[in-house]
Amino acid sequence: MRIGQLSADCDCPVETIRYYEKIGLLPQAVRRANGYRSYDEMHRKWLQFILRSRALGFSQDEVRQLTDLAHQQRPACADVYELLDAHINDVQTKIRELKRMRLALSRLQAQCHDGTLHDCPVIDELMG
Amino acid sequence: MRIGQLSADCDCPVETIRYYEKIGLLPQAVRRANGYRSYDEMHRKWLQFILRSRALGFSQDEVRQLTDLAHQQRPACADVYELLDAHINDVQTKIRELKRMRLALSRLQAQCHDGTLHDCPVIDELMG
DNA sequence: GCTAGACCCTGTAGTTACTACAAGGTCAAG
DNA sequence: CTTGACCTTGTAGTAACTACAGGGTCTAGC
Ligand SMILES: [Zn+2]
Ligand SMILES: [Zn+2]
Ligand SMILES: [Zn+2]
Ligand SMILES: [Zn+2]
Repeated sequence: MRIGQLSADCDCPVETIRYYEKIGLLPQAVRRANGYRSYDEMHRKWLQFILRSRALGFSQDEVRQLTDLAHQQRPACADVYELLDAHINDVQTKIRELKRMRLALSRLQAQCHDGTLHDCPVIDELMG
Repeated sequence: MRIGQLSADCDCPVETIRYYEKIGLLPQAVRRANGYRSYDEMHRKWLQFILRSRALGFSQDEVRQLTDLAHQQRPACADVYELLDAHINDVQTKIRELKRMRLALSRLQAQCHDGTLHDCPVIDELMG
């Protein structure tokens, strides 16, 4: 299949597919006589692997480690577990940070009293 | 004061200060005869305003809107409130997304059973 | 007087993970 | 034979900085 078909199948922009190939995440496509990229089921699987990993928030570097593991005939469970653990930690850290922000923002917003005040204290608060 | 002093005072890298000036977030520094930037209390206040806003997760564009409001002699409370509201929504959306990931990741990791399996099912799961 | 070191300047390139062209080649249908 | 959909490459843009390279300035010590 050509790149447009793969793009439609995986709901992934054509440019992104080319980009993944360029940075070496996706294996090189076979080229037809006219220069068009040609894909098979194997490529589709890899692309979906990448897309699923990205949807779970794995960074490109982490996805590369995952694909490296997946390329082995018998990926070590401990390695995968560790990778997951580290990334769950990444996600947890981000959640904590965002919750901290949300709390601070809510407190700030409460000073506004529904935006009905004539002199907003939030700006003063931010100026310190 | 010179840029190094401001940097130390606000715990903000020198490059970031120059960057904020370049993109017009921070008002231009006065230049001395030798070309060095010179700052006063007013600059320090603005920089802290920016840094506090960034720490609350406001984007550069949102910070620009905040500074625009702060520049007015009587910022409208409703405008500030609205800006806060929109950003709290941004943060909330990110939190939800990350929680979704965390749940999916935990489920995936549970299939590993402490990484003691000989054949890791996670890779298969990601391949689809 | 001279030099070492700390500080400052500009401008450019790198980061992450794409996205959006511009300028051109290929192919099937009408 | 031309229109339009598809494909190619390469470059530049996004957010929000960060890291130099290559230079100028100033102060302290010898
Ligand atoms: Zn496993
Ligand atoms: Zn991660
Ligand atoms: Zn208010
Ligand atoms: Zn926001």
